[in-house]
Amino acid sequence: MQNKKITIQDIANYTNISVGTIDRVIHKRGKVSPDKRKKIEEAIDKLNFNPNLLARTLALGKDFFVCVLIPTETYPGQYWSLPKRGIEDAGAQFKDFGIITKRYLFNLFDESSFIAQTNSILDLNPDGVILAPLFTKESSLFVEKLKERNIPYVFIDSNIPELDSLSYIGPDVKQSGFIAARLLNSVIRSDKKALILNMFKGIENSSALSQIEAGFRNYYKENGINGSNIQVLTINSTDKEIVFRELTKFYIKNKEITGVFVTNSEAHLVAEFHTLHEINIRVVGFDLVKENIGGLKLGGIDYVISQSPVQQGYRALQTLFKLFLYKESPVKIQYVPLDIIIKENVDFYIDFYSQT
Amino acid sequence: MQNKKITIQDIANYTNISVGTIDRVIHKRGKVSPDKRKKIEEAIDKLNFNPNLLARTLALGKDFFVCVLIPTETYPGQYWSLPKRGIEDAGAQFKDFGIITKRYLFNLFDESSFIAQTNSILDLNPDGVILAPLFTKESSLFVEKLKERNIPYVFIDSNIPELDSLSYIGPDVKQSGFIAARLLNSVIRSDKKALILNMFKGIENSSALSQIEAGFRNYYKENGINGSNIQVLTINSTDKEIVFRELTKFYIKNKEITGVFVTNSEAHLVAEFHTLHEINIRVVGFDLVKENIGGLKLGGIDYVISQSPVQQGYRALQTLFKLFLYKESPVKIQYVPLDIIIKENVDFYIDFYSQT
DNA sequence: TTCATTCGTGTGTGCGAACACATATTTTAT
DNA sequence: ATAAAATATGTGTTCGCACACACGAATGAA
Repeated sequence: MQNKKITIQDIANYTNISVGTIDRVIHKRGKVSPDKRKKIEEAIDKLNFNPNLLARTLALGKDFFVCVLIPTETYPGQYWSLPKRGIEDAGAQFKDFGIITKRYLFNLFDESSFIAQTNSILDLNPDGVILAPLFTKESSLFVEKLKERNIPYVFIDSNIPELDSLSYIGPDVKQSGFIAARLLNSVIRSDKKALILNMFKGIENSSALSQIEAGFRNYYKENGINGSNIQVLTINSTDKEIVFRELTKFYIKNKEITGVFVTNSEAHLVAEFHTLHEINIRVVGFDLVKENIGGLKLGGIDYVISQSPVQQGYRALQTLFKLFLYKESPVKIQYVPLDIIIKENVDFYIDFYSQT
Repeated sequence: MQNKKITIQDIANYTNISVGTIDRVIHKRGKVSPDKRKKIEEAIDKLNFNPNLLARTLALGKDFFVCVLIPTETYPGQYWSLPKRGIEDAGAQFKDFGIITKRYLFNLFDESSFIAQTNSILDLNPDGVILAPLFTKESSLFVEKLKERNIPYVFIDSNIPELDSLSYIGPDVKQSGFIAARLLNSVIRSDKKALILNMFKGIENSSALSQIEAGFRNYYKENGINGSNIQVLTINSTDKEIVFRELTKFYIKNKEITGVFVTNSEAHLVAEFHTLHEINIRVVGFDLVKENIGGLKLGGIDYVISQSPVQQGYRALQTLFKLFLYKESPVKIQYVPLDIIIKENVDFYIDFYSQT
């Protein structure tokens, strides 16, 4: 493995060219004669020189401000505490390198809070932004201004391809629907009825939902299962009482449902409903939130699909870090693993990522 | 947010004492008069001074040698390339901090190669060791010497609790068997016969195998399934021809098998056998090696359980890094996630961890 | 009292890279 | 041909810290 560390001085000695000139080719700063440039580039390549990040950071003395725009967690153990943790982990690791992060939280059900925060961010004029572009129109406006100022931004959790972020780090939502269908069909007979249950209040970006549903249906198509076995119910709330009422209503009319796919992180609500009424319907849901962990353990939820939330946050900040300090451009799309969580492996996911 | 970073010089200005003396109290080096010491300590406290880790590392110029003792990749397939990658990733990230890693590869089927490498490592007298303690007795001897010299060592992949490593980073093997049973029973009827298939040549640590089997049986017990549905076959080779022959022999005598759990990373062999002979038997196996990925995609393997191999390597080196530079002691056991891999999510695992 | 220790303290150099500035070399204009 | 402009390259300082070294003052032994 790599033993000696090569420094600029080593390159200078090797090529008989001063460190200043070498610095110029590294940073593409100033003019350098073609032959020297070539010689230097070859030497860098041959000796496998990589600038010492510590020295670079120290000499630069520059701070990089990164603003993080994500939803508030209405209560702890909520979904968004996980990407947040990933960002914090990365932040701790990179803080000596001058990376300073600042969180801007918005209300998931209130675009105006989102807009307000984007304005605060623009006031600070940071070096980079991490955001969950959950409001399409507002995100578009925001991003436009970032672009004007040449501020790089990465999307997490959900993507808007047209907005051309530096990178998207999050799930392949369509595939997540596909997997949900596969998992659900492994616990119900595929000639039985399945329910896709959407719950939301306010105006979340519904394109994700339709993508998920498309993926789900796709599984049926590809496996020659009758798509009319799929029913869809949309409840305009996540309030327990309302959800229970709507579910009751629905189940009375549709007694033949044997499995439910809950398209948000509230699968535990459905599980609770089933348990309460001693209904034997299988459940597949999303996200490793506290209540779903409970649901898995109690058996009311069969599968949870988790989209590597902690890594999303970590990777997002890491992506900016690499851009700032190495000028390394990331790939445009970084799909995260879609973890299949069951009662038997859930603890490992919790524990492993909570030890920093 | 923290505004200004306080430096030693700031303390010097504030107290009207030279940086040399301040350095002395920070490092408890040399003599300092009580009144100055007090003044300095107060200033450090008041201004909340924290030494800049980058500058410190740079100035110290100290290297930390870490030896990595893992099997060569010749067999089983590519598995060990994954932990290796994790270590390399971490190595790249920490190299500027003076972490220097060196690999020592041993032959999985030859203890003497293991012993030889442990001797080389002892010759180098490193600051830390990462090892896969696959040979119990030899590892014990090695570790004893490390202990004498106060060299910290972390285990990956497989644990020997008695040997009291700094930390173990790897799977909960028993639980992995349990999960395998659950997954297999989700694709076969649990009143049907299942086969646990062990394959190995040479002297791998068989305690892992028996743990896995115990976990598998445990699932049956806990779920009230008749344990006599489980059969066990052990083949003393991973050679395709021999495996095929033994499988043929076994299947002829045991026609009622509907599912196989392969306890090493050679599930693809079994899948291939089934395909070749057009046998409809479901397969669950371990490890995301190339051939198993193929097996998943072709459908011959239903589930693969992957034990976060890349993270194992990464976390192992990270653990030593934190010990060296922050004097931070890790938790004794760091179980990694047991990922459930299916055809539909396999690509995400491959891609996400190959982009460094 | 004198010289040698010991103690207490300040100064200077180096770690590797970035950047400003100074200097050398070539090109262009007159 | 020569000055001016443009280009190419080298030098020196800085970042924050660790550590070696220098040097004066206090202490002790003779």
